[in-house]
Amino acid sequence: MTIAPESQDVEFDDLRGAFTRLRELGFRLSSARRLVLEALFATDVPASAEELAERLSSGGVRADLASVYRNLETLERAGLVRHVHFGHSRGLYALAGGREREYLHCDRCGRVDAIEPAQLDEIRLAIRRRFGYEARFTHFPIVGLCAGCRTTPAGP
Amino acid sequence: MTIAPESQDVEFDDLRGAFTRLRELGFRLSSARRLVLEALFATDVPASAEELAERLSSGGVRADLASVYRNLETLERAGLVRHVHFGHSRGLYALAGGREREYLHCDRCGRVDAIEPAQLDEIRLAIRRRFGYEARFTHFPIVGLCAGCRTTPAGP
DNA sequence: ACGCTCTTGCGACTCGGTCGCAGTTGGAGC
DNA sequence: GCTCCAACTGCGACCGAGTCGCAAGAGCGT
Repeated sequence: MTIAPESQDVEFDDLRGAFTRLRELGFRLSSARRLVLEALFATDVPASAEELAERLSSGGVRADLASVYRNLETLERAGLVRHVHFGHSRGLYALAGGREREYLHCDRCGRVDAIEPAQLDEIRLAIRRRFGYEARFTHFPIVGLCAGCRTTPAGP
Repeated sequence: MTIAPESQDVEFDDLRGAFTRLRELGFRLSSARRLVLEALFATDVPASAEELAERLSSGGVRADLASVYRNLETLERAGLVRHVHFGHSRGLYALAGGREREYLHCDRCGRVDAIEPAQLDEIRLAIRRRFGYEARFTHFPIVGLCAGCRTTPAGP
């Protein structure tokens, strides 16, 4: 439940914002909720619900997986969190808002590249012009072969 | 087990090819396997394993879901079948080879557009040039808002 | 400090898909 | 066309990810 001192200021600010947002929508900032948010602030890498639950309970807090899922859903509805799917694996959760990223995923080696949405604007525009779709790769990434795998003989 | 007479010639030809392919890889053309293939030849719309199993058993054949899955996996390994994921829903299976399509999926209204791979070549090239990835949207589609949903007030 | 109501923990459940195993069957070899 | 064995099937148990119902607990407005 203790917050890493060196990042406390930043976290506090962000949590204040999160708190406000939640309250506006009639949600409460329960301690479990706060801890999930803190765990997400602490990393750039999207994490599974289970990893988050473990992170909480290794911090000495009871963390029920069902509650973590419910909280992630609530936070997602509040626009504070979003989740991504890489291939067939379970959903991975990350902070939304400001830090939003789109993803490229190599389905041979598993590599993931997180990119700034702006870098995809040209491609997004081409897709919109040709097919009418406004594409977003935040929730389901662009899937294919990364540069390394493209030029490699074809593994198992 | 009876094949619709009007399509018998076509199916027969295709199944012969499938048979050959399977035998080359040391697989057998069991009757369940043949029936799964026939069910897939009979439609253009990707179908779930469960739908395929129902289609078989409504044709009077015992069709175990586990076996259908195993057969789909085998046929996929033989390059005769592939599967697609639209959003969070279960996998949908279709014939591969020759008929390959890539997909656009609207995650608001659920709309799916199947397109010829060639139509995406320009976009694929742009992605490769910028990010090094050779993108494929056969297994995981391009996700976003279709033209209709883009210009609509934002539903529930 | 109270009390309304949101939230939690727990266990049971669902859904899509897989596995182990004993029994069946395709098809190569004779 | 019979034999035989690996490939295949049906069945039921199982798995992982996620959801639900309910009784107990905890925010937070007053």
